[in-house]
Amino acid sequence: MGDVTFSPAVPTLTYQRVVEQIEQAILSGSIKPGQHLPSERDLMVQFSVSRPTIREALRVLQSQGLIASKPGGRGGPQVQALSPDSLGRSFTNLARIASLSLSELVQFRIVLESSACQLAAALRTEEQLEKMRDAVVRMEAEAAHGSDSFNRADLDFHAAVWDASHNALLRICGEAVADSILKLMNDRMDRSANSSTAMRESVERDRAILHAIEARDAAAAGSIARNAIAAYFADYLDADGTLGLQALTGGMEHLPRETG
Amino acid sequence: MGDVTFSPAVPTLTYQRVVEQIEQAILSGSIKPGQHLPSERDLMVQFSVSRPTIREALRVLQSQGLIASKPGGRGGPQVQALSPDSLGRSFTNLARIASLSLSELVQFRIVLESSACQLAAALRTEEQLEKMRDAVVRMEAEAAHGSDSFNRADLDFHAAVWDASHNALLRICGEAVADSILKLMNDRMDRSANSSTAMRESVERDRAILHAIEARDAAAAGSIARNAIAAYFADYLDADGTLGLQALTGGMEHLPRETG
DNA sequence: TCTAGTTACATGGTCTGACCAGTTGTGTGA
DNA sequence: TCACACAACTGGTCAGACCATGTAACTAGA
Repeated sequence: MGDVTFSPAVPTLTYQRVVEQIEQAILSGSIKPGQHLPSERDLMVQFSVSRPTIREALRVLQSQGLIASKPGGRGGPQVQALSPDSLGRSFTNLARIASLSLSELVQFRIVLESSACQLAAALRTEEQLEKMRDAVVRMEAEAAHGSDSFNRADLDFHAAVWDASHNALLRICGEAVADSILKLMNDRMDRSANSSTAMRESVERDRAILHAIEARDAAAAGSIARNAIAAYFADYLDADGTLGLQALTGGMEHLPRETG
Repeated sequence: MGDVTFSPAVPTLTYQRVVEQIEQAILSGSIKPGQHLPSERDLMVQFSVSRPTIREALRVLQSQGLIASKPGGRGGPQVQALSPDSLGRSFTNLARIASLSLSELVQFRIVLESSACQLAAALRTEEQLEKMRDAVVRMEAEAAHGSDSFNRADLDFHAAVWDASHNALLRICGEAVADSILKLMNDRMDRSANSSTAMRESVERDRAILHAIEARDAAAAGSIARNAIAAYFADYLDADGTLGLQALTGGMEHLPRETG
């Protein structure tokens, strides 16, 4: 017998073919972010299908974050710039539907964020370092004022660290999972208010990470971030989480070994 | 002035409201995977909207992997069991549209997979260990035969490791990014054939990881996995990738320091 | 009685045509 | 020159219809 294999002859849905063609055009770079696709009425003649079919295809692409539509004169479907939104939604959906434990999410975040700190220690530029310093200073200054501007400074610091890791994927996933954790905690209604002591601890933690990154001490940066997140979310880590935490450390330093 | 704040009165799209309600019902667990939603014609009276609107909403949910529709008598929209497909698609889309370098993907995979090995070393059960042993034995046996069954055994080994890490999110993301890397390599047409030497190296690597996990030596397991992946994809790692690799190691062992 | 074939119905997939509500560009008025 | 109104788009929604398909019930034959 020959080597030919047949692929299943699945009846291919019309709207799906439209999705594939447009997807291909976007992903291959034929149409760049910001550019407009033809209007629905134009697409419907180009594809020789009806408008509902076109619209269903556009909805799919839209839910994947590839395009967005605006009405009006110069409106129409527009290719979107990259946005990690759909990845974030996927994470959150996964977390909820797969009943991922909050512990798993926190553990995952520990892995990502400590890795980012390690990478940042090795790859940071002076400019990125400056941004971190600036953010830490602002955190100290704002700690007395509202939690709003304080949080913004905190986020800026983290953004600078992600930036310095020189790995966009790490950053996107890290932010998505952090977002997901926040959402799930909100669902549980146990939003921890930003007490002034919590703010002080945050500043301390970030400053320690900053110093480690400044000193290019990857091991320390990773370890500090790991322990800081673990401590912050200690209430949400289950037995596997705390146990696994010890495994994730290089194997040496200041790790509370509360699990007997 | 009071503390009241107003949220922007964005015109809320009809189909979006339908999506939200159904999404809520699924994510909250009111409708469990496998159960059927009402038919499109039923939904259209329940929501008091037209059928195209219902269909657009269902398309969105479908593209998120939450539901699937089948025609026929007992067909209709059915809530899907969890599948990491949409996450995988998001990864691949992200990688292509954000022009993530293959280097970043590989680095990300190194982070995830080595962490999984570390966790597995700490949390593995005897049963999971047995699966790994079995997979390694099968890899040795199949190495002479086709690459097909060999690859399957290899995948089984990895699956066992992910399993032993006791973190489903880690597993899902790891597999998604591995998949993404394969797709992108295919795009570049440089699919590396499974030479017999490559197979032997894979067996060696997996056996080394297995032994480390057996010995509950988390540091070694992580380090071996890290270096193995780095070596395998060495051609795809750029300067940042190789440099960052050193930072990711605990800081001690057998790491080729080729970057001056 | 049991099985095989047929029929009927409900389902999703698609199409046609229409109307509404915004946005934008343009032209006309002051 | 500027402000306003109008016309021409856009997407969003609706109504009703037809088709192909898959399930289930029913019926005719064994």
